[in-house]
Amino acid sequence: MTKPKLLLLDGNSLSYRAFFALPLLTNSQGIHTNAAYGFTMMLQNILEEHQPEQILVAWDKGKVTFRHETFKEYKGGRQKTPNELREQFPIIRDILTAHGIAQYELEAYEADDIIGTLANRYNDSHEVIIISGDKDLTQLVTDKTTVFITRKGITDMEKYTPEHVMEKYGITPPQIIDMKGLMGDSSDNIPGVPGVGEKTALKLLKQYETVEGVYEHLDNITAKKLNENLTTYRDQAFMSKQLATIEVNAPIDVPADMMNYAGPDLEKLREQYEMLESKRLLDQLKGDAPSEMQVEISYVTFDREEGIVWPEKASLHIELDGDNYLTDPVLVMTIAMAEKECSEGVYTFDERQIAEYESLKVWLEDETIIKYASDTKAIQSVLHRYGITLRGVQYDLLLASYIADASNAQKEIAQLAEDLALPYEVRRDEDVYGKGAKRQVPEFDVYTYHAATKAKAVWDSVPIVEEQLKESEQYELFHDLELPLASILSEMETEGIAVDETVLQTLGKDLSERLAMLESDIYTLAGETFNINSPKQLGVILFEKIGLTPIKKTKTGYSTAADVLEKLEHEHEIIALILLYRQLGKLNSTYVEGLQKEIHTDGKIHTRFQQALTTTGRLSSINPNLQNIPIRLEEGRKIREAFVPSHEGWKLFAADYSQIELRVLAHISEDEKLIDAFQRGADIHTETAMNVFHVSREEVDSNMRRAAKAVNFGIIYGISDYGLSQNLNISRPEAKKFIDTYLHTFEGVKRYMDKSIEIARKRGYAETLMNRRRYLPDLNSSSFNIRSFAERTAMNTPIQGSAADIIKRAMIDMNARLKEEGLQAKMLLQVHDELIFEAPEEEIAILEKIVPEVMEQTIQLRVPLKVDSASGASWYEV
DNA sequence: CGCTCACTCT
DNA sequence: CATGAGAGTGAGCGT
Repeated sequence: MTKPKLLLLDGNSLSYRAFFALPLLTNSQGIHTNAAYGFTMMLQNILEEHQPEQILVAWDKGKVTFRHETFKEYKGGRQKTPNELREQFPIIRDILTAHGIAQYELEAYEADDIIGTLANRYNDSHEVIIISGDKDLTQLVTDKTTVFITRKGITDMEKYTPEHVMEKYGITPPQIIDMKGLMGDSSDNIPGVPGVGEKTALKLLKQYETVEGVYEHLDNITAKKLNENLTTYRDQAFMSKQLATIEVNAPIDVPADMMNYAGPDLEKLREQYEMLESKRLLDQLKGDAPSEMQVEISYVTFDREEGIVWPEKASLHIELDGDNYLTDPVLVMTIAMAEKECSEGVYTFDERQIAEYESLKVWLEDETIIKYASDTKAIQSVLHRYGITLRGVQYDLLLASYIADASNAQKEIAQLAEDLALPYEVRRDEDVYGKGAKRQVPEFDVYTYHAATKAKAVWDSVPIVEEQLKESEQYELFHDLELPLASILSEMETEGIAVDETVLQTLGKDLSERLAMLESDIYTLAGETFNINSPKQLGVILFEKIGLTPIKKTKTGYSTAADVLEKLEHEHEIIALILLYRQLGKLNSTYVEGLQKEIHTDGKIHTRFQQALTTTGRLSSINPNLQNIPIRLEEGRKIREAFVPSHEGWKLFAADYSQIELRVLAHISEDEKLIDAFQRGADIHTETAMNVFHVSREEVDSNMRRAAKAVNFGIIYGISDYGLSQNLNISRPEAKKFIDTYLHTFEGVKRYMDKSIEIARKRGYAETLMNRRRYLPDLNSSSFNIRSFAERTAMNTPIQGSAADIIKRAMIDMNARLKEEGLQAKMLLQVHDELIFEAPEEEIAILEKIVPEVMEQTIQLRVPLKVDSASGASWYEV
């Protein structure tokens, strides 16, 4: 006759596993439910699999246990149980009760001891099965007692029999205690013997069997340091062994029949499941099929490099503690691959392993190994820190999604995975880490699982997204433009640009003095002190106290925007001072002070280019933004003196496209007059002035040229007569006349305006020269404002976006050319129509030739592209 | 902490 | 009817 089965569960440990295996779910009352839900799922699996006659769940009781008498630091330094978990313990207990499952706890004992004692007591009469998340329990394994330890997630468990323990560690289950005695256990704060890890402990135990045996043969241990440590920490070793020993004779009063598994009370269970608001559990209760497939991702960690089988194709992800990949620390790297390469699907490597595993470096640097990732620029930059050059990248989820639809800008993998309907959840970073002040890194298993799901999602997305891009004829844009550009941008960001901090400090001193003087002058004129930087307070002073005419309102009060104040300049002398104060204040706070904060220890500023953000395909620059360094006004332009070459004898070199957007407009509109003007090499603003004002070249004065320039810009952006009138400070009919005359003269442009809107409405998107798309559903909006905005976008996006395409291609060509020519010159920055380099002085002459050549020849339009260049000792001079 | 406003650039 | 495309940062302020 077979013996009855007794199941012993470690309540605390399994609750922990459930809690950390699942995202932090809450029900509609705001009560956290993830641990309760996960525990329930575990329980169902366990009951299903083992069909026990008897079952008991043991709980820890009391912060202080009998072990603390031996060692008062036992379990010291442990993180407090999170409140989100603590509040779920009563729920879990109620669910167990509803299941008809016995529970037991005993003052000053841990769940381990209860389990150990009962296992010991019923070892002969029952088939004992222990389930926990704590490997310590494996010491209880016998021929008749089997221990299951959770591995990953909530269903995957490792079965420990005496054979398995021997196979895995080469020792018997009771020797697990001796192993702990020697190596200690950091999670329980058991010290062990310093310098002895798992390997040494196992070696010693295979030879001398027990801790006692080791010390009896201390003289035979020749390794000097090891012998020394064993001798010094003899007492600590024996104490550690004692601490690690599970009590198997605890004073436990559990009658055998109390543990009989009676089966659940369905009504009570339903109440509990309703509280959890789990449709899946409720459906199950009704006997229905589960409502949704849920897949757990599993992963493998390694404790040594030898024997790792490296896949031929894989996706990779690096999880960081923070959002700046140039500076923030690495948490873990995950690599997902085909199931035929590894049944678990995902490898994980911690920071040390990335730095040390030579085979990993070789694999990452092997161009023939195909890699997929999301935000490869970030990954390449991070790996660069470890001296690793990432090669073989063929896919980037972030970039691909952005190309497919620019409204996917900077989306997290979590969101992209959801959009692609992948059959498992990728959590949002905010849910894993919290945000703002509450942000904190969870435990290893949590972020590693999180990172594993990301790598898996990238892997699973490849066929779907690649197909999508090919379908929309954007694969080339993605694979041949954006992907190689990502790598170049990574190099530029990593290189950084050198900054002379003393220039900024001098400017700062000067600005502070001028600001102080302006401040007191403004207070004198206002007759009181107030915060000039507060638009609200300033509004009161200008429009109520002084009584100036409010021209424009914002939703919060009077507008004090510069264009408003400029119109009031003649009304009061305070206006000019305020405008200057705000300009200089901006220089000081954002540029002088802000930039100094961004200087790294290498004396350089390392901006990051956002490649998957703008709706038109332009890049943007953050931390800091180096695409808006002042130039228009002399005071601000001086900031550029701080940007210098990084080596003695080097210079900065800058090359910018002249009128690239108007040239693109000429190309796509096929306007004859515009094309002709560019082909003749004419000054386009003067040319426009001649046409709009009906005058000869000689008659165009600076005012006319300025107006024509504003019209040209307005045309690109889809300006209205009102807008132009505001801009040029002229009457609305005058502005209207300018625009009408312009469109009459450049009739191809007029045709383009109409056609671009029509085509975009028909297709649903506007498109650039290199097939970049911007979807414009608002073209059909019934709101005039929203529709008008979309119409201007339909006109502007092909212009701005094509210009962005062109300079991106030029960057790729330029990078290749620098390599070909074997130059030391480095590309450092891109500012929309401009590229900034640094180079040894002797290379400047070469750059003057090849940079304009490459930029001009990167694409053939109906008009020539023109590039101007300059070099100098600072950015100010170029 | 998030929004608004102001300033900076192409 | 409201009124020029695309961006980022910092100060003030209300919650």
